[in-house]
Amino acid sequence: MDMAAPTTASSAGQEGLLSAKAATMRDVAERAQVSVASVSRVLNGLGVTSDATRQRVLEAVEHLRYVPHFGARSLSTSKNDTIGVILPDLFGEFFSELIRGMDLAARAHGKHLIVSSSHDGAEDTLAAVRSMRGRVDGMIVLSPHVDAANLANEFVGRMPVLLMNAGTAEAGRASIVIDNHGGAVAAVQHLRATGRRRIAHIRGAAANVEADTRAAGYVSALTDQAPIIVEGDFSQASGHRAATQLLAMSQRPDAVFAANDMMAVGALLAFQEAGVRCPEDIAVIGFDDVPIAALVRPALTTMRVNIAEIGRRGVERLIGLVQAGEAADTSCEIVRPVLVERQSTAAVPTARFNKG
Amino acid sequence: MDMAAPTTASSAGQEGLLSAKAATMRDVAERAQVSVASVSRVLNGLGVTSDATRQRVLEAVEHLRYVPHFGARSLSTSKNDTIGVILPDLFGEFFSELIRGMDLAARAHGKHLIVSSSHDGAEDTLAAVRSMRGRVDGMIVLSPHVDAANLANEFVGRMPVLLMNAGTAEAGRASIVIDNHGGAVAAVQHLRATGRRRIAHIRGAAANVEADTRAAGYVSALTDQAPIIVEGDFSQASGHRAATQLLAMSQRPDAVFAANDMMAVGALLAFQEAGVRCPEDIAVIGFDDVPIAALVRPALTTMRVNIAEIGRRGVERLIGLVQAGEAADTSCEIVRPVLVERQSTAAVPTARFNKG
DNA sequence: CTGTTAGCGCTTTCAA
DNA sequence: TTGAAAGCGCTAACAG
Repeated sequence: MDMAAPTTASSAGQEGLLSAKAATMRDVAERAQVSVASVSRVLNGLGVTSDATRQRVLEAVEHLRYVPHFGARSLSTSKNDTIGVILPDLFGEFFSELIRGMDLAARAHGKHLIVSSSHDGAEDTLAAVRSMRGRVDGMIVLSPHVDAANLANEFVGRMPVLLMNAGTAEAGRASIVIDNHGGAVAAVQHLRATGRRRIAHIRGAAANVEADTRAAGYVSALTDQAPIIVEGDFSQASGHRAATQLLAMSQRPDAVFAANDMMAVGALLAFQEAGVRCPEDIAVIGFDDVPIAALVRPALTTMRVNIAEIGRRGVERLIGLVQAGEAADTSCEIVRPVLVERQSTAAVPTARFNKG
Repeated sequence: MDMAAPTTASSAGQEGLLSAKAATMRDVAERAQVSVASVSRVLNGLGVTSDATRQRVLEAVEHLRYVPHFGARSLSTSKNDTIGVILPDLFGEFFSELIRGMDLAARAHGKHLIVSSSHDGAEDTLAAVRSMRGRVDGMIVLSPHVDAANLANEFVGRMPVLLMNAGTAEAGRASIVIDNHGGAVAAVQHLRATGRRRIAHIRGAAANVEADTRAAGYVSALTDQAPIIVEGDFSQASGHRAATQLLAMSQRPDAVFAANDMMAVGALLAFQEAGVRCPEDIAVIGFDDVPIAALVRPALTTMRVNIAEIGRRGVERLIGLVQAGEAADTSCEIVRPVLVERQSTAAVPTARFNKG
C-alpha cells in the first residue's frame, strides 16, 4: 500500500532553514516561538506584548537580520508611504531644484519619492501614471501632456493627485500653478522701465502651456512695439540659436525676455561670442531663477519662482490630500514670480554705443 | 417578525458596484465571466486563451478602467521593476546629472527609480537601505556612510547592490569608482604645466573618502612646494569661504585646485569680488565637469567625469546584476577623469602683473 | 497578552 | 482552454 501522499508539504514545520533567502516574518515567529501576529505587534509597537515576547522577537529579528518586506506591508495596509512624481521630458536645473525640494519634504515626512521623468507623449505619460498604481499613495503631475480630464478618467480609484502643470488647473482639482502670464508681464515691464524699447521674446517649446502663457504675457505687455518672437524649446542650446537669429535681424532688439533661465544663459553666451555686450547693447531677462542664474556673467536678471520651495509645498499638499481623503483641500494655489534684478538688465546711462 | 438579518453582505454577488474604489482583477473576472487566472493570462499574454475570452476580458478591463496593482504583482512575482538609489546628503549638479543619467537608463529598460537622498549618518543610511526591501530589485549606493561590510551584514537576503561610493570598493562587490587620486594628480600636473608654482587645494567635506583621496592625490603630486590646504564641504559657499582664506594669506597661491566644481565656482566668485583676476592672478581648476563649469566666466577648467554616463552605466550594470543572479559581474569598474581645459587655467604669457 | 485566520491583489501550478 | 486554489509577506480583526 502507498504511504500517505506527501501532499502535506505545509506540515514540514519546525525546520529553521535560513538559506540565501531573506528572512520573513514567519521565520522570526518560528525562532521566537510566537505567532506572526506577535511579531507584527512588536515590530509596529501596536497592541500590547509581554516583555518576554518582545525580547524573544527582538532577539530573533536580530539573529535573522530580519528586515520587513515593505511591499507586503503595503498590500496589507494599502499604504505605500511613497509619492510618485511624473515629470516631462525636459531636464535641467529647474527640475533638479524641484526634486530637491520635494525630496527634502518627503524625507521630513518619512515618505519615499518615486520619480518618473522624460515623458513626452500623452500616451507615454498616461502609461507612467498607470504604472504608479499600487506603488504610491498619491502623485504629483508636472507633465503637461496630461490634464485633469485625462486623470479623472484614469483614476476611478481615487488616487490623490496634485497638478503642478500650468494650464491644466481646474476647479475642484488640487493644484499649484505659477502665474506665468503675470511673470511675463512683469519681466517686460522691467525691461521697459530700464529704458528698453525693442524687446524680443525667446519662447519655450511649441505647444507647451507654460511657453504659450509666457509668450501671451509678453505680447500683452507690449505697448508701443510689435512682438518679436523666436522659437526655443527651453534648452540652453535653443536659447543660443534663438539669440543668433535675433542678432541677424536688420533691426536688432535692445532686450530679450527668454521664457526660462537656461535659454537666457544660452543667449548670453551667444551674445558674448558675437561680441555683443550685455547689458550695454542688449539686456536679457530670464524666468525661474535657477541657481545658475546668479553665477553667469553678467549675472542674470530673472523672475524668481523659488523652485525648491514649490516642490516642498507640493509634497506637503499631496501628503495632506492623502491623509485627508475626501475632506481634501482641492484649491488651486497660485505662485507669483518676483523680479530679481541683476546685471543683465542694468539700465544703460544714456544713449547706447556700439562696442569699441 | 424581523426580516432576514442583513449579515449576508458578502453574498451580494452580482451587483456591479463600481464605487469609489479602483477595480481589481476580480472585478474584471466577474464582469467578463471568467476566472482571475484567465484575466491574468490575457493581461500578461502568457499561456493561451480563446479569442472569446480575450475579448470579454479586454472589454471588461476597458469598461472598468482596470489598472493592474503593481504592488500586488510584485508580491507574487518577487520582482519590482524598480531600482533604488541611495544618495548622500550632498546636493548639486553632480547628483542631478547622475540621476538624469540613471533615469534615462532606467526608462530605457522599463524600470522605475526610487531615490532616497540626504542621508548623513551611517545609521540613517542603513535605515534607508532597509526601507528599500520589498520595493526594489536592487540598489545603487552612493552614500559614503555605508561600506561593503555593512551591506553584507544587511543583505543576507541577496539583494543585488552596486556600490558607487569611492573608497568602499572591495573585491567581489560590484562597483564603479572614480579614480579620484589619479584625477587630482592630473589636475595638479596641469597647473604646474601651465606655469603655476604655488598651488593650493580646497578640499571636500571632512571625513569624506572622495575628499580625502583627492586631497591625497594633490599632496602626492606636489614636487617643490608644501601643501596648502583649506577646508571646504563641496558646497559653493564653502568654496567661496575657502578662497577668501586663501586671499588673506601672506603668500598668496597662484593656483587653486578645488575638490569639485561647485567649490571652484565659489572660489571664482570670491576672487572676482576681491578684484583678483583669474586666470591672470590665480588659476582655478575644479573636478567633475558639471554643466555649470562651462558657463561661468572664466569658464572653468576641470577634470571631467561624464556624470550622466556613469549614472547610466550604473543602472545598466545593476540591471545586469539583477538578471544574472549568481553569475553576476562583480568587478570594480574604474572611471578615469579627463582634463578639460578652459579659460580658468589659461597660461599667463610671462610674468604676472597686478591688475591695472 | 497571544494565536488563528482571513484577506490585500496578483501569479502560477495543477487538474479538469 | 480554463478554473480552483495555494501562496507572496504582512496586517488586523476576533477569539481565546
